[in-house]
Amino acid sequence: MASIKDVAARAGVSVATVSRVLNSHPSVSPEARARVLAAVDALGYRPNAVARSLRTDQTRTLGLVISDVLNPYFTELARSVEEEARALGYSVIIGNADERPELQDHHVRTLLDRRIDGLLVSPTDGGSPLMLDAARAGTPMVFVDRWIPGVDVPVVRADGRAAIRDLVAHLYGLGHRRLAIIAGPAATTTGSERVEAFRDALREHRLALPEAYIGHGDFQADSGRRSTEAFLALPEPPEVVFAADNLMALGALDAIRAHGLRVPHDIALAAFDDIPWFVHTDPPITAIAQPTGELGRAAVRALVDRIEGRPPQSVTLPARLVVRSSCGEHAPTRRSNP
Amino acid sequence: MASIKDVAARAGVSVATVSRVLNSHPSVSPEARARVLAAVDALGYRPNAVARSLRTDQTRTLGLVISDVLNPYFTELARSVEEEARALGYSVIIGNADERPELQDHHVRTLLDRRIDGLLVSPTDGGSPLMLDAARAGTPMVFVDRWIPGVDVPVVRADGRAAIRDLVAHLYGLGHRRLAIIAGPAATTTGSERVEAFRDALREHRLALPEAYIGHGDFQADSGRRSTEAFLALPEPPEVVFAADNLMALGALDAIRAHGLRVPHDIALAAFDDIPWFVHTDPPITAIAQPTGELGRAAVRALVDRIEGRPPQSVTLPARLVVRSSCGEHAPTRRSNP
DNA sequence: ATCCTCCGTGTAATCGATTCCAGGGGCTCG
DNA sequence: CGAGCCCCTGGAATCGATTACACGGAGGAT
Repeated sequence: MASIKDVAARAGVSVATVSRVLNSHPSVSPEARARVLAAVDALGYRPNAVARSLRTDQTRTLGLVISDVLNPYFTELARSVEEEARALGYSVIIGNADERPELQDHHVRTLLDRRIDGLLVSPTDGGSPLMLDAARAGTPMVFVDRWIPGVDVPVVRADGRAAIRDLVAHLYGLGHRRLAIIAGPAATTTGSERVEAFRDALREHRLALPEAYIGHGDFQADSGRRSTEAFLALPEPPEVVFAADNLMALGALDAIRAHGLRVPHDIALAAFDDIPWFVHTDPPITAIAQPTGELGRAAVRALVDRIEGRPPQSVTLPARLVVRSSCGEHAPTRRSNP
Repeated sequence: MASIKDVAARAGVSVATVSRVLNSHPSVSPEARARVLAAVDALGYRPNAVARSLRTDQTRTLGLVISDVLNPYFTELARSVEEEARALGYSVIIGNADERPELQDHHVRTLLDRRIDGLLVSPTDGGSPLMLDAARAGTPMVFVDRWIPGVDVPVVRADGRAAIRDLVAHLYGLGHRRLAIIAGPAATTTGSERVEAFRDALREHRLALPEAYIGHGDFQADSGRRSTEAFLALPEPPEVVFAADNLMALGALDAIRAHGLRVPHDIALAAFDDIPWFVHTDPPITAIAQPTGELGRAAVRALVDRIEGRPPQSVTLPARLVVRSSCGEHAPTRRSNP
């Protein structure tokens, strides 16, 4: 592959001049510029990003460590992140943690080794030493969706409290009284927060959230299945299952179906995170939708601000309830979209 | 961030020795090794992958350019690719083309600029000059899922012909005679191939595939919607719609629903590419499943073989029909899985 | 005419690693 | 006792860029 030296030789100039042309430095004569450009063209020369990064100490690359690529929510997040980053002149390297802290660390480590300019993380756990060290060492970093408390890192996320209150009100209005939740890992903010919000909302209706009605999931389909089975085995099973993410809702649906029960006739189901398929499941699933694309874009903007020396800002956007039919039909406060 | 020089200084050795320790070169005294390791530890030193790559001319990184991250099929592919690559000591950088050739080129270009060791591509089109040049220039490359004819690049893919024949037989057995297909872009192999296989299978039953029954989609949900609307507007609409990928099936479902029709009562639906959600749609969708994980792994193995100087092999794995209820009930040849 | 300025250019240092080569020192063997 | 070898080590070149610095020449000001 042709290097800058080859271009210089062919154009009859020094490598410095070639570099100047490539970086559109002003003091280059038009003739030299033309000759360099011609040589670049003739050789099909492309600057070596590796060498450039070594010299300039910047890679114009962002790392994105997401909790699970198979989750459509994160996939959509990744897409909007890449889009915004590209618009700002950055590339994105995605690391998939599969909800496993050690895999998350693996990706953070290799991303750091590659000297990415900044890191976007949706932490799978309460924060490994590695990640904490990186944050303290001054690696530009922004948390998306989930975050780690007590670390001085901007957070871009959706606030689901209001939507969860709306959901509980909706369920209450439908006559449901025994509401269960399949939570995410307590180590994640979204795991604990959604339970808290749910509990608080129940309290407003003078409803309790017994321990048996809290499923301890891990944001994966299988845990949704297991939790739901545990609920169904209870002497008094819940009337509603609220899954804290879409994959666990899928698992719950599997389990309900395996028991020969029907939604919402026998048991109601709702989920956090809305995805296109929820419109077409049997029945369409009532869900809480996050402004995913906007979150991704805001996260990138915050990170790039931080990288380029501007003060980054935390952002919290509201989530909203999308009512469908998985919790019962009469649907008085219909805010759904098609 | 600490560099190899800092480590050398602290350990009281030269950078050469540090490098030797790091690369477990045999000729280093135990004492020197211990001192270096201690210094590495004390400084939290991590080798700069950028510098290393510049020197060794290898990045131990694979590029993966997929057609669409929002498509669960590709997301699963990406996951298995990353997994296998990690097992072999490589990282993966994913580029999402969003089914847009110019975006695909953008990613191929930046990946090449970063001097990735090899490229895994699922081409969005018939092959841009850039990609063709890269292949000719000897960039290690492997096509996954889709490929470009006439280029000497190994292909790892699923063969859907047999499964499509099974599907058509299934449909025919159910009494359907007017079968339509929503195809992908003709420029993609999977786009044209699936239509061909479908047409051939129809012929075996002495059925024709009129032009009006071929929807020209682009593998995105919206095109599935539009094609289906066109079908429904026909004086004699088809009895079955077969979508060449899962996103277009989703769009078809939207359109059918918008017309107030029901599947499979009013019109049957089947799709290429099976995804977990198809079990839970209303009704569960009959689909052709690819061995996605195996494809991803095989593709990585082929690429790494190529990179490391072993002869790479093309791989073709069979897809299989998964019968559910979206084409009608009586289901005689039930091969479904739960 | 002389001096200063500015423009265009090239030389060379530099980024952080890897690796070739040479050399010092200890050991074996004749 | 000396030659030769191996082991360990450090010096220095190198990868492909960017960029500080120096320098020559042209043009303007006095």
